[in-house]
Amino acid sequence: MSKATIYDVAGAARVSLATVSRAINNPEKVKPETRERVLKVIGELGYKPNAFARGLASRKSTTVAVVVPDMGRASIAEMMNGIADIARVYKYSILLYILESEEASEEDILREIIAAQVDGILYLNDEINEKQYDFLKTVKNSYQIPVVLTNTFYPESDEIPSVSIDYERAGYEIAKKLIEEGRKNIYMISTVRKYMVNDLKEAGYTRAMKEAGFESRIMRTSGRISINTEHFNEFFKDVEVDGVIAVRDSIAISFMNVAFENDVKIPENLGICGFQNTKYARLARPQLSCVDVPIYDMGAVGMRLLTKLMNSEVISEKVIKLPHSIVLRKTTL
Amino acid sequence: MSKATIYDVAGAARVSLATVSRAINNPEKVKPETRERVLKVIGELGYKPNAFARGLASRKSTTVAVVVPDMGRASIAEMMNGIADIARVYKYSILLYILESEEASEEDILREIIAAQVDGILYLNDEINEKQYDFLKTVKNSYQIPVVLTNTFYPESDEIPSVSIDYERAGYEIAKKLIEEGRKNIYMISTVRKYMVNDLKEAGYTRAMKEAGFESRIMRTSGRISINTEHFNEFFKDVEVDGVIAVRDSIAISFMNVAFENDVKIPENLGICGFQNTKYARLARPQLSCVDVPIYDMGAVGMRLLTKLMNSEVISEKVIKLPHSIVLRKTTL
DNA sequence: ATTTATCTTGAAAACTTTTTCATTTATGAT
DNA sequence: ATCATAAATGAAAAAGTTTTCAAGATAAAT
Repeated sequence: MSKATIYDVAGAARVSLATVSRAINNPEKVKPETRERVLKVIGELGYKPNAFARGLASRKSTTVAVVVPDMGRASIAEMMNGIADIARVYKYSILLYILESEEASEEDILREIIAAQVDGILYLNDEINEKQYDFLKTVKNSYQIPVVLTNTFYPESDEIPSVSIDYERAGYEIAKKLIEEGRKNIYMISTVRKYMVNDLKEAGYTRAMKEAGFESRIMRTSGRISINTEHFNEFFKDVEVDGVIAVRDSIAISFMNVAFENDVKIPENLGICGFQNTKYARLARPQLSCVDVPIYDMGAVGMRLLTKLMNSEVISEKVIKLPHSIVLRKTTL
Repeated sequence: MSKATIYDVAGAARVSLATVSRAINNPEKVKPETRERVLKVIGELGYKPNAFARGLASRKSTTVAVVVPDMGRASIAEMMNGIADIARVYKYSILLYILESEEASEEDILREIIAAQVDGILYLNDEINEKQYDFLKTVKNSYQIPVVLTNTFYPESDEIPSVSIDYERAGYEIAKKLIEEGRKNIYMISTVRKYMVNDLKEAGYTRAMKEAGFESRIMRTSGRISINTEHFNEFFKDVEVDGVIAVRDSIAISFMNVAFENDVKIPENLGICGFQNTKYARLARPQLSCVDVPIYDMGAVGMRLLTKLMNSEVISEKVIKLPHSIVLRKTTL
């Protein structure tokens, strides 16, 4: 059961290498009768073309690089599922690159990706800065490797296609919902670290508040639960608040837990909303209202877009916004 | 800035291809002076060896396949971080395969992996059956590709090395803890679907219960939150219970939520424990006691073990058990 | 100074495909 | 039947490395 090569297949099927190759890759170019014979031998021998030889000869890898900041984030992991499913139907393999490690610079990693001869790059990162964006552009232009951004986009530029949702509008809508419940002192809890998508959520929230004639107040917190708890506790001492929109579900829940410690009634006296609709949201008590972000779909659509690009198909939209929705549960009226 | 080949480097450095190759892969075999010159040119040209040509010629890929059932599970995603970090230090790339899709059988996927010429396979799956195990053995033996199992192991066999924790003992210890609190009617909530690791947790729990002279009772539930809720509600009507150990944190929290609906006091009248110590555990109110499983480390150690195997190093232990601990929070006394 | 051993290097083969180009075979039109 | 065209096939080149083998250069030993 050692590895059979194309020579073995050609020999057994009494045809040339070229014909075997064609039977696999351009079936229509070989006589049905011959093709069948070849395919039969392939089956018997359990032959699978050597991916390296194939890649070398064809200068295509049928491999895409997926680069992510940190697998630990629930949203990223779930996106991977969507990506993998679509990759499979289009027969692409996934080479995974996790940034974050101190061992290598992002630039090093991109070099590595280029050396790997991938056909395309899927970049999942909600935080993207100018340097990164420029580098991605270089990759795209100098090496002619298609790149697509998923769950983020770079403002004022559609040079690199992206798929995400309209976070600004989502922020607006969820704030609007809280306002319509008659709440006036609504805060947004965002992160200290700058994320593109969080900026958008903030912008939407701010727009809704302004429209209603309220002041917009943004509180910035770290992601760490322990620190948050302390932070939120002080907040309750100082501040009048009847609505909170957190930039992530987990932050919303952290906040809610502190609210309970401070004996505030949810949703009567405090409405809370999150972002993403992760499993956390349904596991919370009471269950969290939030904007639902189609994470799996985002991965799938991103990957699909990439396959089109790799196939040089013309694409109509370079920045795709997937529809989101607001799911109302028990932390709002 | 198009791709430079080894020819370009050889030309510019006025040496042969062989010398360039050696300068990269066997630096000690080339005169320091020459090596330096070659490396300098490599730097200038931004040369990176073509991974395909390299793989084809050397019959090594410096790539490992990691196969996972579903990225959505928090434990798996976190393991990936550990794997990626170690892979990077040993310069391996990660080819990711997600099972689960209906598109392809597991066997197809393994064939695909073989065609990809990976140097090793990391199999992350808490559920492994005989067929899968046999297939993995075939891969290992017929193709001489090292395989390591992570977060699972196959009983009574060390043919395929594995790293996990001693789930039996963990189950025993956590049950013991509840027993020592004076609880008598302790249930384990496990899954309907059979997972190897859950069997072990059950075994440990059962041992502790027997030792204390109590009856062990195992309740099986699906993973789905909505179904669980209903299921748990009925449970409360029928049954006397003062302790619960769930096989996953998320299940523990689901259960706790239903307990609150039924006005039971936690931890006074009901102690609850989970498994894994995911982010969920700290986000729960009250925070969940559970056994802490070193997920990241498991990935890292698994990958490290695989690198040793790929390098034909002798390894002392074929089944590695990482230490776990019990973290006591607010759902126990 | 000569021989032997050790370093250092280069030429060429090998790795396994895909693809181009030429040739043969079959098909259709006259 | 004959010619033109299309379809099917094979031979050989090409892809970019690593590796083997042999040769040349240097160092060590006599």
